[in-house]
Amino acid sequence: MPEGATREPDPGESETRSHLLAVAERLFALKGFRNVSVREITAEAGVNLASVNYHFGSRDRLLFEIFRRRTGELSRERARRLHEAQSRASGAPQVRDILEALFGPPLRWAESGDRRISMQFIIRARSEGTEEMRQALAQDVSLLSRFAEALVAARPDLPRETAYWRLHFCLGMIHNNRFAEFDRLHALSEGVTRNSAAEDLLTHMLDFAEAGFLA
Amino acid sequence: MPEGATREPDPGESETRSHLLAVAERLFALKGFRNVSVREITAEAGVNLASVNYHFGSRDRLLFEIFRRRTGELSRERARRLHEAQSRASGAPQVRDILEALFGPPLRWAESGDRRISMQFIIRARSEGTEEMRQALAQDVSLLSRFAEALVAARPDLPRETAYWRLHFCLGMIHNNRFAEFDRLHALSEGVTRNSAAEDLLTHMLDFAEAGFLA
DNA sequence: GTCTATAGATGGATAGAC
DNA sequence: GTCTATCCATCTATAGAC
Repeated sequence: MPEGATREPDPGESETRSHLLAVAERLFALKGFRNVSVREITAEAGVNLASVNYHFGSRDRLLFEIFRRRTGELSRERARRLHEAQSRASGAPQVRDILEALFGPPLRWAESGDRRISMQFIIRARSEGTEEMRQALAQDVSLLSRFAEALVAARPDLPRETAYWRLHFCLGMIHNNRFAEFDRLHALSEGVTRNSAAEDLLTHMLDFAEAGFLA
Repeated sequence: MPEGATREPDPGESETRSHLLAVAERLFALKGFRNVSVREITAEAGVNLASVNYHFGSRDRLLFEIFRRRTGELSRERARRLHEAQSRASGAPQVRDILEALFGPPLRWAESGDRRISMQFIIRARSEGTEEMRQALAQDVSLLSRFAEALVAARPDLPRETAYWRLHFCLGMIHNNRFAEFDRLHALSEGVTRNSAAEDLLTHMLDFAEAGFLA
C-alpha cells in the first residue's frame, strides 16, 4: 500500500479520534454532508458529544479532514498509475492507458467494501462540499493537467481545447457513478465469473471513452 | 413555446405566489437547497415571512413544486425532439440525432439567461434533492427508456446492456455540467462568432458520444 | 391575503467538574 | 481526555390581529 494510505488507524492517533473519522465518513457518505449532526456522529460512535470539538475543533474541520485524506489518497493513486503507464510506454502512453489510470482507481475503490464508503464521500464532496473543498478540488488542477498533457501528447493532431473538453466528459462519466449505479452493476454482473464487476464497468467506460477520443 | 412552458406567470396565479416561485428557484439554484431559508426567500421577494406557508403549505412543498414544473418541462422538450427526429427519419433516426434530442435541450437551457437558473436547479436536484425528488426522477424511466429503445434500434448489433451503459455515460456527460463549466465555455468561445457557445459544446459532446456509440 | 409575534425543534459550541 | 449541562443561534410553522 502506498505511503499516504490510512486505512488502518494511525498508531499515533487516539482511538476516539480515528473512530470518529471512520464513523463520520460513513454517515456523511450515506446521508449527505448536511444531514448528519455532531450528535448523530458521537452517538453512533459511542463517544461523548464534546469529543468532536475536542479532537477537531468543529464539525466543519472534521468534515474537511476526512475530505483532505481521501482526495489525497485518490489523487496519489491516479498519479502513480499514470506514471507507471508513462514508464511502460517510454513516456508516450496510448489514450486507453491514460484513461485507465483515470478511471481505474475510483472504480476499484467503489467495488471493495472498505473504500466504497470513501468513494461515495468523495463523489458527494463535488456537489455538497463547502467552499473550502471546492477550492481545494479546483487547485487539484496539477493532477488534471498532467492527464491533459498526456492526452494531448497521445493525440497531437487534436486541438487543445477539444482534448480538454473530452477530458471533461470523461470526468463526468466518472462522477455520475453513485451507489445506485454500482448496485445495478453488481446486479447485472451476477453470475458472470469472467471478470469482477468493476473490471466490467471499466471495460465499458474505456471502450466508450477511447472511441470518443479517436473521433 | 410548447404547451407546458410556464416562463411567464400563470394568469390564474397570484402575483405573490409566482414571484415566490421565481425568487426561490433562483436562490435554491445559486446557493443549494439546504442553504436557503424561508426567511431569505421572503426577504428577497419583499413579501411576508408567512406567505410561503400560506401559498405552498411548507418550504418543502415550495421546493418540490419548482422541481415538478422544471423537470416536467425539460422532459417534455426532450420527448418532443426525439419524436421529431423519429418523424424525420421515418421512425429510425441515427445515433447522432437521438443524442441531439438528449443533449440539446439542457444545453440550450443553460445558455440563455432565463432558463439557465432552471437548469442549475435541475442539476442540483440530482444530488441535493429530497427522497421524493429522487423517486420522481427514478420514475422518469419512461422517457429514458424511449431513448434507450431508440439507441438500441439504431445499433441493433450492440448488446442491450452495452447500449444502456453508454446511455448512462451520456447522462454523466450532461450532469457534470455546472455553472463553472458553462462559464468556462462562455470564456472559451469569446470572440468566436460562427456559433453560439451552446452549439459549440453540443458539437463537442455529440462528436465524443457518437464516436463512443460506434465503438 | 398580509402582517407580527412566538412557539417548538434542532444543532453547534463551550464551560467547568471529574 | 471525557463527561454533563447549558448557552445561543437558526429555522420552520402557526396563531391571531388587522
